[in-house]
Amino acid sequence: MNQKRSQYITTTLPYVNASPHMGHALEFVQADTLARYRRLLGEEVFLNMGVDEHGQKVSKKADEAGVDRQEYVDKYATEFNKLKEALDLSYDNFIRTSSDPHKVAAQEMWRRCEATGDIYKKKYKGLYCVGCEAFKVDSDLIDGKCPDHQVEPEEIEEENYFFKLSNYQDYLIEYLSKEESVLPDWRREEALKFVQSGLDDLSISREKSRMDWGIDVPGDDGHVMYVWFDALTNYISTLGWPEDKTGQFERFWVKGNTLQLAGKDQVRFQSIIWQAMLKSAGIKATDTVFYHGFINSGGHKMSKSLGNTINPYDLVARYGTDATRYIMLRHVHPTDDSDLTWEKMDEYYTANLVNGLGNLTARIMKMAETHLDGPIERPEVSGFDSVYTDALDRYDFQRACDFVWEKVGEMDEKITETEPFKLVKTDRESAIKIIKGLVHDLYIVGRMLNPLMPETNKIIKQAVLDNKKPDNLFSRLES
RNA sequence: GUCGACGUAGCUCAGUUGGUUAGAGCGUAGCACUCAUAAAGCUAAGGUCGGAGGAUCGUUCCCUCCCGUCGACACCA
Repeated sequence: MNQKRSQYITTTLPYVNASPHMGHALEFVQADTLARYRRLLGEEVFLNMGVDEHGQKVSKKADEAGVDRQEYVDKYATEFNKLKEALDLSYDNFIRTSSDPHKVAAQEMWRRCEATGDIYKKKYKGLYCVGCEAFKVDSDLIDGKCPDHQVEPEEIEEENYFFKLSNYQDYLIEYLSKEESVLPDWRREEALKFVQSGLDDLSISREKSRMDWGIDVPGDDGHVMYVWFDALTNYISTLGWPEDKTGQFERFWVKGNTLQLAGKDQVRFQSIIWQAMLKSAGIKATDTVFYHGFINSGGHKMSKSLGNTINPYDLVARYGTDATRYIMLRHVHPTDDSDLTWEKMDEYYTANLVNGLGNLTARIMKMAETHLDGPIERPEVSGFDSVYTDALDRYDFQRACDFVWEKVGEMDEKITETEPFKLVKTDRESAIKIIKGLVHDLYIVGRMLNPLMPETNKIIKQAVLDNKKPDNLFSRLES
């Protein structure tokens, strides 16, 4: 029996205390592209996205706004879910940490680690800022004061549960020594160095008297889980773990290849804490965590005070869904920080999409519609150029796009060189042959766009099959 | 502070296991064409490869120092 390879892909759950930003959009588009690519290769794929909804910041904001916490997170979940349409995301499940099945899973995760002997209770002394209603660490403070409230936090003591992260130093060194465990490689080396320098145990609960918007600690209704057990467990709860009625956990997590995408600030959480939790619970480690960079604008971090924020919905409104995906994939570095401004994005859009791909499609299909008797035979193609697949296998979205646009350039050159629109008047047969070749090549280009720009992929392939020039793929920007 | 990475055309970047004229895309200028979304094609201008020293027959690519930018150094989702 020929078993299909199973590929699990997940993004990191955004915390719902703010609207979706470019970093989320980048991660979602990367994940979706990889999922579509794997499906295209005939693999069975599960793509997970969702939202992290518990914790201090959310409960505080909801309380301040005077709304019910669940209502508050419902609103944000809806907003994040809207990205599905805006960015044409093909996820298989949208997991919410406030959902009942997820809560059950988080509690089971806790019980498993407890059974292993990795969870214990200990008095925790911490600096507590009353204004923030939160514990602070030294690095949060400026001159010993809370920067937000200008007061010195008081030292208070509460009992917390702890996770024996320190038990997993050797294991994590072994895990992080595997080449594919963390990408890019230099982040893996940083993580390795960090683990080698020693690990402290981790506070994993909060007393309900201070914070109760979370999942109950099993067997102790005085505490809720802190973010680790709550949020990280989503990666498997989304697959139906622990009951696994559908067998998806077994198929995708246990037997499949697992890939997580995350921002560069997530290394400690995804590649260290989460991996130790999995080990403690007796569950397979994540095969690969891929970390992307951040997007800046005009040389600065995006911030409201600088007025340089760009949000994903604005991009979609100006350029459309596929063009937004294109910008994310080709003009944002897969792993390093990148800089985007409206000026640059307008340039990318006009040069490569309007004048490039869009115009090429128009000129070829116009000739085909005018001069061919009917559609060309559906191209018999199997497989992809290795430059393209190698690039996507390496998560090098830029290189994959470069390859497609090299083809676009070659076709434009070929039209100028062979002039089929002129040749058709003197040597119709040769001209038709050239046009058919161009239409065929256009189909190949369209096919490669499948994971990158799914809608454009469909339009181009359909135009070829109908032998009909489609409406302009990308409309010119009003200037 | 410690450790690490990076600094190449106006912009974004690629590259060289050291060897005659350093590459791409975009942008700019000129030429020319008309199938196409006043698009595409051709040509050109533009770089002391961050700075200074060193090793070498010779380096943008090796070594040292300096300047600049960035990242890691745990409870930031």
